[in-house]
Amino acid sequence: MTRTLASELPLHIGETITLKGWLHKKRLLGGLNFITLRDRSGLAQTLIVGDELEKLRGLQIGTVIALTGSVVADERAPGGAELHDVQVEVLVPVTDESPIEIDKPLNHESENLDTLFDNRVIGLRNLQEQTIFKVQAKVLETARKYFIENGFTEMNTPKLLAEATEGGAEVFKLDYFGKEATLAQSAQFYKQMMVGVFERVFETNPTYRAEQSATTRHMTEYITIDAEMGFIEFDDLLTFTSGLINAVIDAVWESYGDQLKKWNANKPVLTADFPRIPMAEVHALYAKNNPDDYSAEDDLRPDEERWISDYAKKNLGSEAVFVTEWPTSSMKFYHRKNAENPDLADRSDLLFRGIEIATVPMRENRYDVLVEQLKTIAHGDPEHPGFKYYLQAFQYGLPPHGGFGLGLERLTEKIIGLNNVKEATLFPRDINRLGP
RNA sequence: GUGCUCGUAGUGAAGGGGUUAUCACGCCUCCCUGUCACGGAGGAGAUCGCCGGUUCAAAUCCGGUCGAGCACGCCA
Repeated sequence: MTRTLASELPLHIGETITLKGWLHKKRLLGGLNFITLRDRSGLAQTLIVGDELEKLRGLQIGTVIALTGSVVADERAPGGAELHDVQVEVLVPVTDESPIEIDKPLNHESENLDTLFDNRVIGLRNLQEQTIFKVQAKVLETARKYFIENGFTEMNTPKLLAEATEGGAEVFKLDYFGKEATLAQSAQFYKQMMVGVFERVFETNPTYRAEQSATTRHMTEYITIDAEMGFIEFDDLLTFTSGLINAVIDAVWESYGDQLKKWNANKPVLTADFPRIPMAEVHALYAKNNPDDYSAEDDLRPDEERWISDYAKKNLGSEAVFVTEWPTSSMKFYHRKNAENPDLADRSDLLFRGIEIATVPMRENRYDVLVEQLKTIAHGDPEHPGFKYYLQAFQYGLPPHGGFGLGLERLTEKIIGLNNVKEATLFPRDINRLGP
């Protein structure tokens, strides 16, 4: 007999069908016994009596079963339909007790995340937990659609590199047949090079950072939605990025609005084009309303990021905000200085619900200027193999371009309202965790 | 990396010098025909992270060690 999915029960009233899935919950009332089956579509309630129930004696949650019976409409059943006169077939018996309970809300207190991650494969069988990664998949699906509709080509760039050249973050080093290789800390150089080929490119791949960061927002491996587009200027780039986030949020709430309610997640309030606040103004606003003043710093403090996000939500009607006009003192060699004010770079950070989810800068596309910045800012050698092929793209024609790297897990975390980026990661990697 | 906090049945917690180490969920047995965090009765399950010290006596106090969490630092 062909298989019917749990969610399809109401479509088969009066028919005899077979469900296949996992034993999710037993509720034994004596003469009346409810067995809940879980499959990829959700849960189905079934009524089992007598010898058929005995087949499940001693078997634990997770047992793989096939249940054949007749579908009966009953408004007392979740979803309005349930399976009666059920015959049980045990496909894979499970006798070991589950290390954590999966039919109740899981404990997401920060002290208990370790248990959650150690038992990830079991815990994710909880439907509410699955929502996190259903949402994440929808974010990727929507972003991909948005890119393709806007003329982007999807690409995949290497994560095994000869050596670190970009500077900044610490990189992982590994043995590569006797030579030293590194893991890519970003797709930065490759996506810029590919602007010269496809004009608009994106990828959604892992990136690696060997930083000793023990925070709620850092991991050693994470996914970036990386995009780069040619023939664009700064304002249009920020508008494009605003459109992407809006499209993602709309799609997620359309598909998973009901499930997100169980997480007490509210749909973010966003403007079509996110507000932009210069960094100096962020520092000034923060200093005016808080005891501390960080105006002398060329970056934002985590507390400033939280505060200005809150400010933008209350005063500017948007839970996403761009912080613009970054001082050149902290710029990368491939960033572009502002044409009118050489002390500022054409760069912004996108803050969403208190955290930086993306860096959105323009790149320096003039070959001569780039080579000069490489020498003075990064102290790099243009003839070095790590820069040579990168510079080649500019030498043979690269238009003005800009793009962004957007942290997929951070975005997912803030959509759902989690408190730690690792909760939005299937199998998180940090300075202490390499498994499962 | 620095600082602070925390490690007690499978899970989550209480207990802070002498207890048979407490509770909830889960698990096992029994009762229960509309449960949906079902309900009721009973039961099993813990060398209190590890090593050492203090003490007549340590889960409890002290030192070390390992592990975890948070904040900060670092961070396209």
